[in-house]
Amino acid sequence: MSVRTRVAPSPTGDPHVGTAYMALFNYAFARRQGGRFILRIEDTDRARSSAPSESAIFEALRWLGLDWDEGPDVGGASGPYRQSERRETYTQHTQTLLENGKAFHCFCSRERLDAVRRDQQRAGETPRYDGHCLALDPNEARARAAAGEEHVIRLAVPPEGTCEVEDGLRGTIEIPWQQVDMQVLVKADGFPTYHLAVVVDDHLMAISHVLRGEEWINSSPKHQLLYDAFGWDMPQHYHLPLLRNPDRSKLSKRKNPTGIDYYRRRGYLPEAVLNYLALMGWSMPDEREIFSLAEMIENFDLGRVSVRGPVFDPEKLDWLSGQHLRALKPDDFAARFRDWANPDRLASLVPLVQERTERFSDLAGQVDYLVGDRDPLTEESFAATKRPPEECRRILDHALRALEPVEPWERDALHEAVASLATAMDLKLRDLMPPLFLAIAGRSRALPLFDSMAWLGRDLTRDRLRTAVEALGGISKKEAKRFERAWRDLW
RNA sequence: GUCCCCUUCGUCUAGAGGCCUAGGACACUGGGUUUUCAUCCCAGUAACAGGGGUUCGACUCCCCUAGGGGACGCCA
Repeated sequence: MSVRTRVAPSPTGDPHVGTAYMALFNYAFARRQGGRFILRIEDTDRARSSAPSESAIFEALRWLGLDWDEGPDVGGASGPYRQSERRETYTQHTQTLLENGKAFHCFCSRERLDAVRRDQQRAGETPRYDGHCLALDPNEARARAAAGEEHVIRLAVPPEGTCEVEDGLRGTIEIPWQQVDMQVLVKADGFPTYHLAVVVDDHLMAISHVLRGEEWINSSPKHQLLYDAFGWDMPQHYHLPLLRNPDRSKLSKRKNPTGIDYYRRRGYLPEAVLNYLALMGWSMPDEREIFSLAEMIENFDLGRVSVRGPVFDPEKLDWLSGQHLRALKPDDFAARFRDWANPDRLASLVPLVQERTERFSDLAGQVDYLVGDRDPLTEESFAATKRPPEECRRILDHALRALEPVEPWERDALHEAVASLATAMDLKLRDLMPPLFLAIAGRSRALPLFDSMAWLGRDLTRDRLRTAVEALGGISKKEAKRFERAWRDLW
């Protein structure tokens, strides 16, 4: 059987390093085995999926050099590779499940489901569907659904016993069926959920090995149930560890820059990022730590994958980046730098700097904090704002929250978000600005704030605000609670 | 709360019962090379979560405890 692996990101938000991590391992395994690597877009959440996000994923993975053999943009024999274009297929398979009694119609209201969940939680049970609609007569249910009554389709789960799922890294995992929910397979809008789509697609696309995040272990019984219901062999599954924040929680943008683009913009070489990601949970047989993607492929072996959740350590990434950068031939270094500096992106700054310029030599000093890192901050840096550290922390904390939902990430939208924050905090916009200028530019005089934030992008902006908060002493647990409450009281 | 996963230096890891006086890397400290800085080189500090087994012998196998994480959505 030929090896086929896939990475299946959901096009929501900015491309995540976790996606790159999964893609890398799937890619390396497929390449090592002489197999094929497939990119599938899991866009069944129609409210959250977006085309720009999908393009950003293509772009980010291409930048890293993880090219796919089959995918939405390159085609392939098992397409389409966008789940939103495969509804026909899911509908057919859902029919099969309904006919075999492996799935059933459910007409329960969300209110009822909420109530059930609450009761179960109070009783100390695992919240799960109580099987209410399982008792319905299938023909009658089918008629109601056909008549247009709003419904979902759920997976029928054995009432008792234990499910044994195989994990290539951990061996057999036993999970009681009572822990497994009668998962919704088809939503009220007719779109499948992840669980249905992933099984149908992995099978139809002849995926032989699934390397995915550890967060999916508890869903495996559902998937196994579906494979059985269809009479299909299950691909071998390997649950890779989750990347972690320094406090060991799952890597999150609140505590760490998680966007692939963030690392690109900061000037890391893609080969350094891949090298670093490879070190998270995998090691070379000879323990060498600096290597290329080609060298990784040559030596890749699932037996050398470890299962401990690794903490993402920017310092080691920096060191590795330096190693790769310094190993470049001078000509290549120059070429790669030109590539990174990206004249088009720089050109967008011209309108901002031109009117503030008397000599070209002024330029570097104006855009330094945008093109490069801003100067490091200390608590003393904020003395100029004439506001105590706590007040600065609160402003930055609230700015972080206010900026979070801004979409698209553009000057006017950013301005508006901060202006409404000022109003809500009963401050003048100009009173709010000084700490923000310091956080973003590292000094109090700089190019216009919202243009700066727009140019930097979401991740870089968030990171600067966050590191500024740290420079101000950081937010204690107690303070976090206070800010949380203050924030809620604003609106 | 319930279930599942995990547990070697601060961090990433090597270690498949004796090769372990537990190795490497980042970070840190000290020293050297260098007109400065960085690089580079050398040295040092630093770990098998705890308790029971199994065994002639456990970092390695089993059990328990503790700690950490994840899942429990008409999100993926």
